[in-house]
Amino acid sequence: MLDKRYSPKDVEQGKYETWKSKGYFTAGDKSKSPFSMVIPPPNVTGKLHLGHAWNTTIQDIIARYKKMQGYDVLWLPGMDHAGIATQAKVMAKLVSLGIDVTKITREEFLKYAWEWKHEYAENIHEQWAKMGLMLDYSRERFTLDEGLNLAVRKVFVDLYNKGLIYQGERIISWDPVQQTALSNIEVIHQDDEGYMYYFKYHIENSDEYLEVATTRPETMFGDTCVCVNPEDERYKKYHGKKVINPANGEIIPIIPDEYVDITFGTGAMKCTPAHDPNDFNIGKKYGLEMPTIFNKDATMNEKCGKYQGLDRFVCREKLIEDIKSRGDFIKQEKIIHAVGHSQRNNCVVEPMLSKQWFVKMKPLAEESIKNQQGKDRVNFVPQRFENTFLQWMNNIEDWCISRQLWWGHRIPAYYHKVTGEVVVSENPPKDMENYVQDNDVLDTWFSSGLWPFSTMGWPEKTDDLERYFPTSCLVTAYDIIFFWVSRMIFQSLNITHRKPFDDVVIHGLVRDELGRKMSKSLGNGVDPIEVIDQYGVDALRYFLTTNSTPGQDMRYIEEKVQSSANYLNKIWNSARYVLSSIPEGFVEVKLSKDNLSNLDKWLLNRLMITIKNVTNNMEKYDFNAASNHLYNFVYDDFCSQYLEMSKVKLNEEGLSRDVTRTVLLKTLKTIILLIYPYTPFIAEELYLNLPNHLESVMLESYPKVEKEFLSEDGKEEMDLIFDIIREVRNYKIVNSLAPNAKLGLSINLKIIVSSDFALLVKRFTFSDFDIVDDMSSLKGELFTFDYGSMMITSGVNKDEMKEKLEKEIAFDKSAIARSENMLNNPNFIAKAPKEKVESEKAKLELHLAKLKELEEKLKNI
RNA sequence: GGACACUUAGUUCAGCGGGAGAACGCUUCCUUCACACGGAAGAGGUCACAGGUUCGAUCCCUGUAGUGUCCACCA
Repeated sequence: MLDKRYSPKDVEQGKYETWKSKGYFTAGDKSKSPFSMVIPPPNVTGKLHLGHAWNTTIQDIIARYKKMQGYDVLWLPGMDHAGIATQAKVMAKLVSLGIDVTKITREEFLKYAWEWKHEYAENIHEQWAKMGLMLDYSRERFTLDEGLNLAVRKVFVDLYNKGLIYQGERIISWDPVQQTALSNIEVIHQDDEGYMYYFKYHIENSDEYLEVATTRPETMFGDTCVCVNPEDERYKKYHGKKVINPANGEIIPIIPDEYVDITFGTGAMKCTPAHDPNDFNIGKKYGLEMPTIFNKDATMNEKCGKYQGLDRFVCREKLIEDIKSRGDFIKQEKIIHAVGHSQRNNCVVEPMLSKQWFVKMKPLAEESIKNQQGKDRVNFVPQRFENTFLQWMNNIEDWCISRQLWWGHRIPAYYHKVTGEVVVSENPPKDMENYVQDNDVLDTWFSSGLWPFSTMGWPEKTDDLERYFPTSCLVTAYDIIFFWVSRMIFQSLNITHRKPFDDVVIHGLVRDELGRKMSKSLGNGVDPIEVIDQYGVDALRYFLTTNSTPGQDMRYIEEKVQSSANYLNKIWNSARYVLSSIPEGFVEVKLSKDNLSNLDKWLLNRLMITIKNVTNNMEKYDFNAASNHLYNFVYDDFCSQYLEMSKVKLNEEGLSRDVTRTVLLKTLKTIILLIYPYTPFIAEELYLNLPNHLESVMLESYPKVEKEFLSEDGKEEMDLIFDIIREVRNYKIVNSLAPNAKLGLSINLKIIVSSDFALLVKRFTFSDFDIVDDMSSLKGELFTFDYGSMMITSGVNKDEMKEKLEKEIAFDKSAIARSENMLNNPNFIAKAPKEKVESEKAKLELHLAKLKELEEKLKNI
């Protein structure tokens, strides 16, 4: 027997281990059609947060739902080595342990990093288990494991040979804290307060000067010219002349170039080819020198004279002071401008000329864009995110993939010690003693981009690859579309010539109650484990997947988790009621039109409609809408109506009682199966308490609409009964009568009712009643319904009655006016659909008849 | 500077070309034998604003305002 109260802790106890050990999570049943997903691999840097909980619960719902539908479901787990993030954390840990990280070797560091990985992988496994995820651990992968490394090498060499990977000197974003290059999207532009400084660049051999503005005076040491627009009348006279760089006294040319915007600033622009992408282009165009002026940690280098060794921002201040003292400083203005920060550590990123490896993106992007126009396109859910993807693809720049780190896939390029010749190859050259391997590793996203097929064993032609790739579906948040989704798409198309997944389901971000992003600095993060401890994992899962529409953000609101737990308790108790009403050894009745009461038919019809609505929305990945249909059915149709009324039927002897019991069981089981993908633990617990259950709810099939029960038979009678009960209850409240007060009732029927009619009306109105053909001679309060009318003949309060009648008359009149307006509009008659016109006419008739009736009654009070 | 989203009940959010919905909160009543983590009843909304399309707009279109997010090298 179930406890009176649903206790998540007891319910969750041991179930996950059982499912896992029974092999329910393991894919491979070849008698079924495959359905596959790969998990977005979490970073091995820390605990999972609510965003992960949301993301994985969505996938788990899909996996469990598809499994119930009879698919061979593979949900492949794994983790990401997360190069920069992990290396930074491991380094920080080593520093805190007192280890001198400047002396550490690559091999030593990697040893520590792997230890770190194993430790954090354990945490992640525990959290996955707590969340109840149906992951096939037999296929778990890590982005840095042996097989994936092989895939990465192969892809690198392949792209290199196709000319899609090249090494080049370009301006990249440099993270001076991590001392590595970054790709464009790893740089966050934020509006910072800064200054625009104006300096005098004196014309050589002249008293005149150009006024030049900059936000980064320290880069003046790298200036190789000053540019003006060739059409700028102010400066035409200076074409061909030279200026003196006020930072270092160097003489540099004035170059006219149309890149310069006449209207912006002073119209004279200093040009620093090694530290600005636009300046770099100009430098290339005119064959200028491109001196780099920073060290790797963004201190000033030997080109900066006495400023050498200073931090870039300290140098900035000192230099300004010095220029001021020479009289070449004009002014400074406070401005807000976009400054690039490292996504990982928020330091100010420095654009720097550097030799790096790049992926040539244009051809890959074109391939992806073209694919979206064909039949084999990736289906974005919701669709608008396809625009986000395409827009990025259309404006893409080459991807800098080398990172000056240790933790990652080392670039398979080898340099000849003498000749410097570059060999790019999956394996080291035979005479490796003459070569050194490139020190850099690849951007983490390079390996994650291969995830959907590298995890399946590619480049080997494995059974899994054959069977489960392309995957069916990928679930991720919108903030990761550029980083990951797009890269999987172009890598997959280029390498396997197939899309990586059929559907990509995009969800939003979890925010706090005030709508702010959860972050460490705000301290507003919520630990999913704490929520689980308090409310249970099922409540958390239900909350996460039913409180937002696809693609929208969600706020974490604790009361809503509570409310989810209440719902589960409601289901729990309805199950308790049903099970307690079933005697030991009960044999279910075969349900048919002949033995079902109108009440049963009504309920089963509602149940079938619910199955249909839930399934339709599950198919659209709209778990919020799906759950709402079930929720309303559980509360309104099942608990409030059927379950209460079943109490009357259960008191009867014989077939009717067993039919009721059977309907109760059938409905309960369906509810359990429909809620199961959302809340597997409570579903399993309740399921195992059902008579004639299988070994686990995980072996059940998803409920299907049974057409024989999809029928409106009996609906009219039930509607009438519900109307009567509602009005009687209402009447008692309005008149301050006890809920069980006995009233005198007369009822006029427009339909033929069953024997249950009297039973149910009596039980829920606590009153006897007469069936009458004509109520015109009676005195009392009249209620008109679709399928009959009712008069309360005793306990009548005339004032209340009058007020109520007047209210109803007013409502009716407005309804009539509305209908007449529409029907008197010739355009409506001519242009609206026929059914619409007909139904409007019918409505008008109905309201007119009712109005007449009501006015009659009002006179008679 | 572009792009996308959002603006609906006190709050958080659904929804929709033909009389506005849920949850939570609030008010009144009820410890009746599944559940007080409950039940019954109820109050509460010019659906941001202005135009347009339409027989009819909260819904579609355009614009405006506000909010948020993403993208973008203007010195």
